[in-house]
Amino acid sequence: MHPILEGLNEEQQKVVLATHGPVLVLAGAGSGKTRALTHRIAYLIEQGIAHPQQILAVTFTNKAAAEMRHRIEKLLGSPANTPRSVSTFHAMGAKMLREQPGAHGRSRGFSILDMSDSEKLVRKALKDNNYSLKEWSPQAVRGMISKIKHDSPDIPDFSNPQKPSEEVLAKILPIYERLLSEHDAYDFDDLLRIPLKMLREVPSVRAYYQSRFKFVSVDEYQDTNAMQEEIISLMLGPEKNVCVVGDDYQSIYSWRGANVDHILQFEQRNPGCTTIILTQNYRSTPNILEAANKVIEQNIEQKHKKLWTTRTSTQAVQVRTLPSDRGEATWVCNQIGEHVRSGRRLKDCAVLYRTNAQSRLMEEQFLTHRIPYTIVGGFRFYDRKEIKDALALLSFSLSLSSRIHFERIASVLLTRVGPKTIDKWEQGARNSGLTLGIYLAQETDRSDLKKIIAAIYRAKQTNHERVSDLLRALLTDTGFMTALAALPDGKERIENVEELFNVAAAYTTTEAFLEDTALLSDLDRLETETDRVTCMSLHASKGLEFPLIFIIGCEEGLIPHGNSFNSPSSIEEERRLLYVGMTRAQDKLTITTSAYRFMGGEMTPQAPSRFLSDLPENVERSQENIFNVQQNSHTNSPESWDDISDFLHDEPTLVQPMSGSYVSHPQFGKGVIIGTIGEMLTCVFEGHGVKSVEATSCSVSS
DNA sequence: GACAGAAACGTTTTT
DNA sequence: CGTTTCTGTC
Ligand SMILES: Nc1ncnc2c1ncn2[C@@H]1O[C@H](COP(=O)(O)OP(=O)(O)OP(=O)(O)O)[C@@H](O)[C@H]1O
Repeated sequence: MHPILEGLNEEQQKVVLATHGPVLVLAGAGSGKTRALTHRIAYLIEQGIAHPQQILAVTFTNKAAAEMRHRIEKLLGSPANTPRSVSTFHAMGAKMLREQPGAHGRSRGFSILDMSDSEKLVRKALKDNNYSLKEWSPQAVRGMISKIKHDSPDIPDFSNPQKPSEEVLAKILPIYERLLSEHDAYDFDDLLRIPLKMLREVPSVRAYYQSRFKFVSVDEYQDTNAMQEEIISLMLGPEKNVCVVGDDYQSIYSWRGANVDHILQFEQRNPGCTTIILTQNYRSTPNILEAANKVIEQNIEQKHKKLWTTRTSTQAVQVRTLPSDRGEATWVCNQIGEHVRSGRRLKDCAVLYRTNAQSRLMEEQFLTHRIPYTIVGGFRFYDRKEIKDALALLSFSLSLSSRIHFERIASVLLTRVGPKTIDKWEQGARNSGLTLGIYLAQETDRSDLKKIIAAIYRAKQTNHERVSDLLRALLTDTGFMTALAALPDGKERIENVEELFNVAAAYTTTEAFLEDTALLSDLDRLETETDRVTCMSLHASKGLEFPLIFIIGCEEGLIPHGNSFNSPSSIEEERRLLYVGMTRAQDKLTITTSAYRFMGGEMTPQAPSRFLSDLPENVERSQENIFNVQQNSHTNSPESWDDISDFLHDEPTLVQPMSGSYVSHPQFGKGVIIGTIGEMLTCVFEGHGVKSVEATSCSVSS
């Protein structure tokens, strides 16, 4: 047998060997879809069927992309033959836009605005047009704009508004787009929208990508939206070598425009399609599989698939009802303590929840129980104020014109300068036909501003080998570091900026560095090597696996979420969400509900989730002093808790690979760790960008 | 324009 | 209840 086919079952081997034409892999959770796809790509290259440059592979997260690239490299044993184009749709879009300047309305060095930056532009557009920010919250309007922009590549003009909201959009949307253009920037949605427009409207661009990518694959295809589907179809040449992989049970992003029909109708839309169904689950115990299946089988609009396993563990799925939300968090801590005492590691445990707000109580209890933990999601490292300010300075040094970046700089480094003053300067710049930076360099007589501009010019003229050198020079010379140090929590902020230097050390171009800081999510920085409990939303858990899973807050109103009550299809999506969470568990699944939950200022009685009544008979149900609600205040010393620190595996004395550490790799040279998975490190290497490498293959220093 | 103290407000999910 | 946004003063 071919070595790449080893470790695959018969059906998975079919996925690998069906090299040409459209291929659909539809299969339930943990059936080895991603593994089959990875081996398929390695096989195509190893057999010489495809050149590495002809491979395009799209994944759902940057982390999944890095992991897939690493696995392919390991299978091939050759970094040189590892395909470069393994990325998310958004990262791919950004790359296309940089490759095709001139085919769209921005420069090669355009910047990417994250949600909070684009919300700032919306706020400005609303304010300048005298809309009440109370009535039209920038956040909500940004949401509406985003919805419109991921619906279609062409923005409707709302010339005939039907609703008040459309009236606002008719006014605001063109202004928002103009502001984006003035900033030489794209928002997240544009990273899909503009590449699609190019593929649709510019024949030479379409021809280029069609001849370049001869073998295309997409993981998690059930969560693609209409634009993503069209981008893929326009990239395919007449031979249509495309492999899509997914599970309609796990379609959980319809609120973001994803449409499960793309996978369900793939067969009809692609005549001659080879369809492969994987049915063996390699992840979970029979009890977990049965429970998950009982939950999902209640959905009407699914293509039902049953999974089987050869695992024999009889460990029961547990459902526990607790008196209060805080009691729930405490109980989970105690359970984790039990597991650790019986030999499990903290990193084997994950706590999943429907809303990020639920992480707060877990965090509080982990702290009082002295259990190391990490919370994934919500706030990104790159969203911290000091980091955004530092990046704004770097970004402005490139463009010398971007107003939102200048505003940030001004708020940190200049006193008595707010929107009014900047308006004035911007107007002055416009009148003299100069960019803001050049205008200020010539006109200002403020010494603080002169100092900043001079520092920027000096930094630009010096030849910095690494982005970190440039960034450090900028932040030091402008007085940014001094200003940070003067803040009450200055020490911590300086530490964060130091970590930013570490990451920047791996880049040689500022544009590439800024692009990654915009595109990398919190999840992409997840470390699974340090011994900590991981907490995240059910959405964020898609594609991951842990031996021990706790799903907390399984109550009506949370899952299914209150906002989904009025729509049967939303309820079905909530059910799929629970299915996704349950199927992350390898060995033991524990579900908790709380009888009372602190909401809106008072303890509110909660009903258990309707989904729990579909669980099979063999789940272990228990509850504990449900009426013992009064004890819901926070204390710093948990009662009857034996500290587990003796059981925690202290990390070895040699340097522990962790985020921010420097690595040195035989192939890629010097780099910095941004995350770890098992024995693998996700690193950024000088001149090579984000890569996954084995911890044993490189040396680590702090 | 900056800051501190007061009021409102709130609970989806994220590339 | 805890966090974010607003308001009034300097
Ligand atoms: N043929 C196989 N033999 C042994 N283990 C396998 C096999 N195929 C996959 N696995 C293991 O099963 C687990 C799930 O695989 P994978 O992540 O590829 O599944 P998936 O179908 O993509 O899952 P999900 O849809 O839940 O994300 C992994 O731990 C993987 O290593």
